[in-house]
Amino acid sequence: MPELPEVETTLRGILPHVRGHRIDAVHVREPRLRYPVPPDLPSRLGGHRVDAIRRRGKYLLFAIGEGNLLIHLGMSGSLGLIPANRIPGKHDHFDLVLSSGMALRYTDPRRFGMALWVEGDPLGHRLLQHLGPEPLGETLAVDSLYDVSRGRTAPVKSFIMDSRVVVGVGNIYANEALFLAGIHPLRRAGRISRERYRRLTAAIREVLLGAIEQGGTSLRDFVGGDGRPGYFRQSLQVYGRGGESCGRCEGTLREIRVGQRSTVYCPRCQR
DNA sequence: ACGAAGCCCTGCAAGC
DNA sequence: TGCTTGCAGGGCTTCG
Repeated sequence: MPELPEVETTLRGILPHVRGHRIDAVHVREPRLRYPVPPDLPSRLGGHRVDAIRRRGKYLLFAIGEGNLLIHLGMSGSLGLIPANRIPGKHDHFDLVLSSGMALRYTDPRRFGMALWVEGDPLGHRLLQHLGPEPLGETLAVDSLYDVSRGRTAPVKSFIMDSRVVVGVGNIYANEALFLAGIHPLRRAGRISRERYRRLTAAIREVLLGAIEQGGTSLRDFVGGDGRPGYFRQSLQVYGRGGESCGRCEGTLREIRVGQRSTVYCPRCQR
């Protein structure tokens, strides 16, 4: 389940091997992703150079000629750099064959991901134009979450997972950030103080940055490997640990469903 | 405008 | 052992 740290790690891993390289061919073996891979993708990309790659939320934006290739990894997608002649597996849905002899290979068993071609400004695309601020860097203002949350009755966990509020906070890190900030996942978003939101904002940054740092240690996996960084379970405080003891108090972690998502928290530490 | 539910898909675990 | 069933999950989409 790629969350923002995995997407960022993917970006950093592939960047030096893809940016500036020419795409010699595009092989699409399975176009049935979340949206169909455009049939004309090979002709659009072939012969062009990848000028830049950046990230917006969990989308990767490949600037190529007059447009952008938009890739989202969904929940089981990954990108790997492999020798271009490697035999594709069952879930290896498309390759960008580079002039270097390597290929950028997209793998996605559940096919929840997507690869789209967007002419012109990609940030204006329907899927990107309503995205909220990035949680890292300066674009998430200190009081942004507090300001936007006023009047909201949804659980705070659902609130911070809403990509219009802030991008890149998936289920795992929503759980972790709420634990770190000591906030109960079911608390109504509009009933949390400014001070506690500042703490939550810092917690979101902390868990995401920490995961990105750990991801950096597995960058070697991107070249010739399967391109999948680990999930760092050992560093997770609550996610996947329902029934285990809290690492901070004598309590037991509880698992519930919030907005159809598995949610783990400490009833004693989180209020 | 907001909140909740539905849907896409397949690997995996659990149950028989 | 092999089959069936249920679940997980990002996030767009639809419904209320």
